[in-house]
Amino acid sequence: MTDIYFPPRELEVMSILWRLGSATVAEVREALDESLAYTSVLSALQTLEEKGFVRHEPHGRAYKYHAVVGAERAGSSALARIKDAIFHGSAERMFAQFVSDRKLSREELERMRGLLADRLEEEP
Amino acid sequence: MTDIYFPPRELEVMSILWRLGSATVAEVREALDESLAYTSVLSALQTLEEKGFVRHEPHGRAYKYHAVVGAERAGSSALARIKDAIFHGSAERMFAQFVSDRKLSREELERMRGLLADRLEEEP
DNA sequence: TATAACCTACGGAAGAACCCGTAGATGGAG
DNA sequence: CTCCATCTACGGGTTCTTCCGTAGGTTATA
Repeated sequence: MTDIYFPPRELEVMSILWRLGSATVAEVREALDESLAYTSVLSALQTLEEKGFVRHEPHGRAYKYHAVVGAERAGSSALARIKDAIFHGSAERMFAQFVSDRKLSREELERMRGLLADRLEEEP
Repeated sequence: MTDIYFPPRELEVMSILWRLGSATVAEVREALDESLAYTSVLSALQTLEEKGFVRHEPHGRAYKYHAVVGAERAGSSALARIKDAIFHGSAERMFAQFVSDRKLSREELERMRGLLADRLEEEP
């Protein structure tokens, strides 16, 4: 329910943690697009931990960090924010923009159709 | 193409401009959730203008501000960022999260199905 | 004309975000 | 044991974001 929001760099770090499951500072640093100083990555992880989005436990000699907030929750929060702010609160409008993406393949579109059909089944 | 990004407050202001088409400082201020000082709203608009997202022209005694970047472009940029960072680049995964929203009505879902069908027609 | 109401420009304070260097601890190689 | 590599803690500098007060101009009104 609570609104989650990640500034650009922190989002990138969270993204890596979600993808890898857990990672050391060095691993996050490795996975980063731009090359940052080791301590910069450490700082990012520490502020994320301070905010309660990340935790760590010892792993060998180093710490292993992992997200404690799920990607799903962050995702639905972000989608809701975009829907409200950019698409006037209209899920339809947002969806229209979404499917207008030319890079979507026929296969993806068909699988999305399947998901939508399933979802409609559940709806009373 | 270029990546657009709005920090929270600026996004809220952009949202108002997109919704109203154009607005004076006073009107933006009025439309804001929290009540800010007049000059705070002015500042936000000025930095947005500095970044090139907004322009103004005289309107009566005051300035009228309007967005020069479309909501669609901001939307697709935001959706792309979320897709990459949170859903591992998977449009499908993002879509699944999107339609899992319990607040979607049957009508909305059906219209989305229609949009998707249209989109599939275009696809070769 | 004087006054009040409104507007913008400007500057700056305070906090958040971002980045990194140094210090100090620890483990492994020689 | 000594040296080097690796890791964290800490602190600080820089920029961005957010917020607002003051100054000064213009318009309506008494």
